[in-house]
Amino acid sequence: MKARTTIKDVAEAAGVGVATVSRVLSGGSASQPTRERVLAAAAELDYRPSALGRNLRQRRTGGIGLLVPDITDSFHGRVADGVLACARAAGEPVILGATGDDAESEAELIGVLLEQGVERVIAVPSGDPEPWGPAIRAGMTVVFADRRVIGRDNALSAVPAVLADERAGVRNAVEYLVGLGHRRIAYLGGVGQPQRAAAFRDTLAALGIAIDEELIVFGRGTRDSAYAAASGLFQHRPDLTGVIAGGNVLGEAAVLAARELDLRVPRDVSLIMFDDVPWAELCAPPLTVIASPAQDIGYRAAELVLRTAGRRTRGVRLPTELIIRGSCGPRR
Amino acid sequence: MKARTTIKDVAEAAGVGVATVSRVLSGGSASQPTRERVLAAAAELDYRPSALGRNLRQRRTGGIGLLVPDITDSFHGRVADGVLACARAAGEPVILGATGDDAESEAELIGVLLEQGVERVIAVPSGDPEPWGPAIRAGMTVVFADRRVIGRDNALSAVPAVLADERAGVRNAVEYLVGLGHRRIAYLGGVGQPQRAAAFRDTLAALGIAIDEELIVFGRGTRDSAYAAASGLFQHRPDLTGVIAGGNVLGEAAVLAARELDLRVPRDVSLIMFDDVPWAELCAPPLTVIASPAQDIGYRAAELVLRTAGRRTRGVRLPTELIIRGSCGPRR
DNA sequence: ATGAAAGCGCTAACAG
DNA sequence: CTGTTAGCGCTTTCAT
Repeated sequence: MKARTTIKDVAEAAGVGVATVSRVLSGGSASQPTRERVLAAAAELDYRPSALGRNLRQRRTGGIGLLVPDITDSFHGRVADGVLACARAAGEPVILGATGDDAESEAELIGVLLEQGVERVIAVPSGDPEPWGPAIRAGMTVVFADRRVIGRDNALSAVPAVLADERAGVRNAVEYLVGLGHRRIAYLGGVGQPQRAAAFRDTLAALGIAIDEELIVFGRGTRDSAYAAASGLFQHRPDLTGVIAGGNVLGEAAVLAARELDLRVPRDVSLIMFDDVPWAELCAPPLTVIASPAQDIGYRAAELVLRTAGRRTRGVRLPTELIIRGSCGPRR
Repeated sequence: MKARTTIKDVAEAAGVGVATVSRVLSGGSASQPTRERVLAAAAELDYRPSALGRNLRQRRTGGIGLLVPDITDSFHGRVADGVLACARAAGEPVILGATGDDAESEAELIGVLLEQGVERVIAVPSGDPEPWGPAIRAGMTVVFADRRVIGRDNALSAVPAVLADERAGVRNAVEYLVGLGHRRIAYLGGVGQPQRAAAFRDTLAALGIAIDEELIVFGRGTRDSAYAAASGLFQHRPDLTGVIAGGNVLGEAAVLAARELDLRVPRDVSLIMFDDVPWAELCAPPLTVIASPAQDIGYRAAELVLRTAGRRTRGVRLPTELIIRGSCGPRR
């Protein structure tokens, strides 16, 4: 790195003290002529105040940490995009980390953020409460996005979360399927979202349909694991007629596995997937989906983490929408 | 932010001077008993050295800046993933920014990085040389990924780049299409990748096929713009029989536009798309693609930007692969 | 082997 | 209105 232009250089060039430069640049009081000289000198030297110096002095680092399970997943990409949009408007840098839905990585990444002095974090958490202890204890302002962490520690319950109304999403999907005559409906979920599975069970119960635990299976986040889960499901239970996939990677796996086993969608099996990714429309048949406002979730989470300076806030719940396309049909 | 445990606290607790703590923690020399006391105190207090203090003192900020056009695009998501993987192994935080392929945003984001004292940047550049002047001048180590910036400034030409061999990719695709009998082949590109269009022209020329400029169109990165370009192309030139889309968003647009206009793939039009996204296989028909190693590109770029401490390096060129699936057929 | 002290670039008191 | 000064947390001479 080339020798940086410092505030001292500007002060000298403008023939004033450093404090004056600092004041002028942060909108403090200064006489018109001084202000002009300082501004001119700063422009001349192409001066940029060092965030390092400022942050150290103010004992607070700007910057937002963003932890997602997998930035490759288009849902998380959209969440990230929302966060970036909001952070950018606020001029805050965003430090990104991918946890792989693994508590240990998550803890490690939180450690990195702590070292960097980052005091605001947005996370799509892995679900394990463990990693968040240190963060809370250090006084970080954290906001969860899309998922929540449940733990006995009630500091965790106080963490605000921006969530999609997945219960309603699941309910709508199940009711839709049931309306089409389906009874043997499977849920293919990710380990990170137990609440969706819970909502699935509840809806079934409310509808008076027996819950068949064998029809509720989980993948571990990776494409391979999702495929294995989907394939296993179809093979063990050829009697199922409907599937709800709890995320786009799982949906993808379901489509692939069904195709591999020569199951026709929607003739042999009806499929609904969480998350309206662009390709849902390109799929054959186009996939009926439960759309979550991924980008909004990110944006709102960023708003929350920026506005909430210390004091506690309530979370936000955003609506989902069942977008009916061509992947569901009447039970045969 | 809660009052941080500082090196001073540790020093006091261990009954030594701060310098000693610093030494012990960075592996300097110290007597065995002292070392133990310090380590114990640090662990006891859950001490984490502040990157802020360290960086300020050492006048160098760790951390890697990562600028991509659109983190929502799965290609860039994979590039980012590669960067994260490498950065994480090095313990470096990654600051992410989305430029929207816009030179002005790019410049602004570079400014933010500069303020943060980030001295290493990986970018999938918008293509405009303008924003990079300040970065180079400030002595940033920059590495381009997937794209290069061409400008009269030869400082820019010295910036190493990790690229896919898109020329070979385009050539293989065109030759494949020509082998199937196609002659009126269109190229649907993104503004950020003029080199792909150039490669397209060159290949046509080498094959003795006249270049029809009307068949070479560009989208501006957004889905809407890509769709408009694709739709316009199909409508103005119903005589074309093959299309090469220069990226996954463009490919998506092509599929959608073709469907909208009742063009069958591959009966009416053969389609090849850059970038082997997961959904290419789910599409009907499955898409033939030119696969670029997105994740590798990111990883290698990160390696480069970390290893290259100041001195110049050569770039890297990674192979592409034509993956033949079902979206191309013989000319009718 | 270890401690004291000098800053890195900046802002916030405090004087003038 | 403006300059001087004291640190923020850390590493790094320089003595001891």
